[in-house]
Amino acid sequence: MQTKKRTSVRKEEIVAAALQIVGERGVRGLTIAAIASRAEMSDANIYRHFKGKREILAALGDFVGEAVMGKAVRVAARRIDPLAKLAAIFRSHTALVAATPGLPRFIFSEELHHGDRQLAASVAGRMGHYVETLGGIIAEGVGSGLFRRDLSPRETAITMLGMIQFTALRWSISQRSFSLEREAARLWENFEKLLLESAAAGRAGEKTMEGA
Amino acid sequence: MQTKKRTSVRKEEIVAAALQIVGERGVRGLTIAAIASRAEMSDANIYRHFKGKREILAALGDFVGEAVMGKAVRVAARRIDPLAKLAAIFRSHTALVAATPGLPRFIFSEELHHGDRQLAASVAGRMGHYVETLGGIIAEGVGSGLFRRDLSPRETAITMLGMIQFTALRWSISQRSFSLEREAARLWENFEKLLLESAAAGRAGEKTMEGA
DNA sequence: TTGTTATGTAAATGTGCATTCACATCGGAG
DNA sequence: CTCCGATGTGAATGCACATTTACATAACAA
Repeated sequence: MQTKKRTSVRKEEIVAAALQIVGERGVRGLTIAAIASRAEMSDANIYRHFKGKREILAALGDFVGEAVMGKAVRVAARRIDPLAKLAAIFRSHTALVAATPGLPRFIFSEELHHGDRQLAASVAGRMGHYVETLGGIIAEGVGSGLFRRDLSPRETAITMLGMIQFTALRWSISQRSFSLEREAARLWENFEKLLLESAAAGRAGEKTMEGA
Repeated sequence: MQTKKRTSVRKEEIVAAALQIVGERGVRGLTIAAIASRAEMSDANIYRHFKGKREILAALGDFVGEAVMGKAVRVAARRIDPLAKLAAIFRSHTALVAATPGLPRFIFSEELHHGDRQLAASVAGRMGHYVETLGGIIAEGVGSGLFRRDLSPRETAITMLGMIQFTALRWSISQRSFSLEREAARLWENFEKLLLESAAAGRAGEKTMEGA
């Protein structure tokens, strides 16, 4: 009647199903029954592969943490200029959110941060690591003179991450009523300017948009 | 045995109790029983004053929306320079979050955005209004030449709001493990620089921090 | 083949929670 | 003072959900 699969396979199926459900029905809708139904197995079978719901949440946390951070760290190690690194990270983060709409909600959900101290700490740690990685890239840009000299790397990194997260949350909340890509493009274009010296200032503020 | 009070009074007590609970136990912990206990009344009595939980959530949404937006609009109308306006809004928003730790969680909670279409729309609308208000102030600063000429008002407003929200969420998630005020001060100091022309650029990049 | 283990399920169990019910009693209008 | 509507409560009620139980059966080694 049923096809049996190895538990490693089932775990992946369960995590994938859970991610879809969070995207569609939110973390509130992430019930064992919903996961089981989506992954085409019985509720009880979930417990053959995970000790309980908490363990599923932890697996989700690991998955998305690895997806976001892994990419950022790889980009940071490339031999391209800092602005290109930040742009790449921004783009890939945005793309990940677009592909996994449940992600922003999940990252900040109480289900994740309330029950499990260890899981909460792990996510917080990853977020701190992310900020450090971005901060490092920004410091690099400041040091090389590409970015404004007066930028504070850590605070600028937080500002950039806040811009991403806030937009992701707004998108999620609004039922994806706007184009995440378009909005992200606009935001990045503006943010990039903030990182660099003003073109106008280079010419000592003369002759820039006389009218307006 | 009990002192009876007018329903208008009870409504206020219930909203106040709910806000406290969200701050302490999150939106997940916001149960009718918890509210009733905190407001010192029976569970059933809650229903004398609110039709149901959804109506309580709506009242909370109105309350915090009014608190945040009301202040922002009043500040925007003052006769001070745009930078001072933004700083005042930033400070008051931060102070409100510090006084009402449940606020960031609540604003983005699924409980708020999932069940009730109308409530979700109302909150989204208020958020858009907030962005517009900030954007207006920034446009003012750009127009007067106080801010960088190349700022995009709306995108810069979203960036600023993202910075606030992300920090508020991190603070909430981390069990308030850092000083919100200190972090906010650092972020604002940096953001203010981003809005203005670089001091270094004014002098064409010469002689600024030779050592480093 | 046979036995063992991992994998699978339907049905029960128990809990937490929103909401309702049936029955008081306070406080003001007359 | 005397009602009556507004306010108050303990005890149901019912549902949604995580988890457990008791019982199959596929997969595979020997």
